[in-house]
Amino acid sequence: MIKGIKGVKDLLPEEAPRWHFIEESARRWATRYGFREIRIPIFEVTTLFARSIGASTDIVEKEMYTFQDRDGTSLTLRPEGTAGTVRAYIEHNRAAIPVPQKYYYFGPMFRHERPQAGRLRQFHQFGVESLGMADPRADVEVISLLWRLLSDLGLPSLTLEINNLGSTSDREAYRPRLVEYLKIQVTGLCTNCQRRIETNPLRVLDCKVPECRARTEAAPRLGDSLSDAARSYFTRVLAGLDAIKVPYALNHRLVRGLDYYNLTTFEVSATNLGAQNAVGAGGRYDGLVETLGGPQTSAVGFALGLERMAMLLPESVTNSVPQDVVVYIAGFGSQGTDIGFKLLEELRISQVSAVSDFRSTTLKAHLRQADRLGCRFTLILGDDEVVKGTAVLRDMVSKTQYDIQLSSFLQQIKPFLACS
RNA sequence: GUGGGUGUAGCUCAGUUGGUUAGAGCGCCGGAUUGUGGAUCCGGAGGUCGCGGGUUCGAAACCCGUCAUCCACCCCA
Repeated sequence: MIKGIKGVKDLLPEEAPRWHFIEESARRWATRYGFREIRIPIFEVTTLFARSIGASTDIVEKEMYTFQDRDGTSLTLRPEGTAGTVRAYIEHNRAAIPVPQKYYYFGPMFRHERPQAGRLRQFHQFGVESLGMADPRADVEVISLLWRLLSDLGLPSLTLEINNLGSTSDREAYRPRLVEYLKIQVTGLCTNCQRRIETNPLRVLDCKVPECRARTEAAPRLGDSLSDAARSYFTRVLAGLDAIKVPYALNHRLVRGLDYYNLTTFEVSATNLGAQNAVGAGGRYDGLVETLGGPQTSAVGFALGLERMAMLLPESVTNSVPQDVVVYIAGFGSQGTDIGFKLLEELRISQVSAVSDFRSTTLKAHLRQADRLGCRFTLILGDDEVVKGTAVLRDMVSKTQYDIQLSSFLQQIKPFLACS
């Protein structure tokens, strides 16, 4: 048996309503905030991701699905959505458009990681990118959209954490101070963190090992190394969140894994989601457009993990989905079978959802299938009825049956369907 | 890439210190009802015990390997 690829899941019809519910909410909220959908390719040239995400990040170093095109060009299945969106923004000269460019997208992302709870090799994100506004209100607007969407879905026990990463130069000034401190504490840190001191010292602050957390409690803080500009910008973001009553918690340890973030960074996490508890995250990325060859452009955005949202979504949401097929055609016998098949088509053309199981040859079998499919009505049509020029419409709930004249089939059946 | 758990019927799982024909519940099919679904009763079908070796008179069980899957590390949505 040929099986699906490790870490790549099928979404079966039973689960589709949950996803529709999430996607419709996301669309509705994004539209309310003035974001418009953008659809970008699932693969791009490899250098786009290497340059934007950062050459030394885990994503680029070991998690990308990269392959050669026929002419030798290196292509990569997108591991995230921001890079492609920014590429499209530059390529289509969207900076020349006088209104802010605010986009949202849905789609699969690909990272070659070991699968676990809430982590897949092909997973799906909903993301937004707000391009062109260097104003704290743009950050607030994006965070607010994120929070309102998640609240609207009724996802339980979420917390929004926020931090100020400052500018690139702020971090460059801070880094040696942190490294100096960590080297003194080195023996008390876990082996991972000992390695991180060289590779990614900011990550040590985000380590989950209690010993490491204790050792870094007294470490110099990035917040103390920030420029006045970065500091005041962040203050205004927080004031904006306060003004519109979006609840947040400051977390000076919060670090993002992608290189392009600066200033505002944030993450929404959930309890009861396993070890991978981040539902959505994002931040400001003012330098990225320029890095990729576009004009200097301020930008802020976030991405949400749809699988993780689906895991958190209460069961009740799926149960409230209305039945979508209403009529079952039970045509049997030599003539009933043929006429039933024609009536099936007639109903569909006149906008009625109708089904039949062509394997069933007896009335009993037909009714059983009608029941399983949850159809409200069954149209019974055997040779006896054909001879009389009628059919029997059975209400599956009340069990009452009505004779329908085949000569005016649609006119007679419509009133029953309307009041169901 | 590293570690741990789990692989037995369509699904969820039993299976005694290794013992002869591998079970249950649910589901499925049929009958009771020659043209009336769900409920009930009766009957039936369905299994390379993940795969490959090994130990043994005998392996679903023990050993080795391998694959799949889940969880965790790492990292992230």
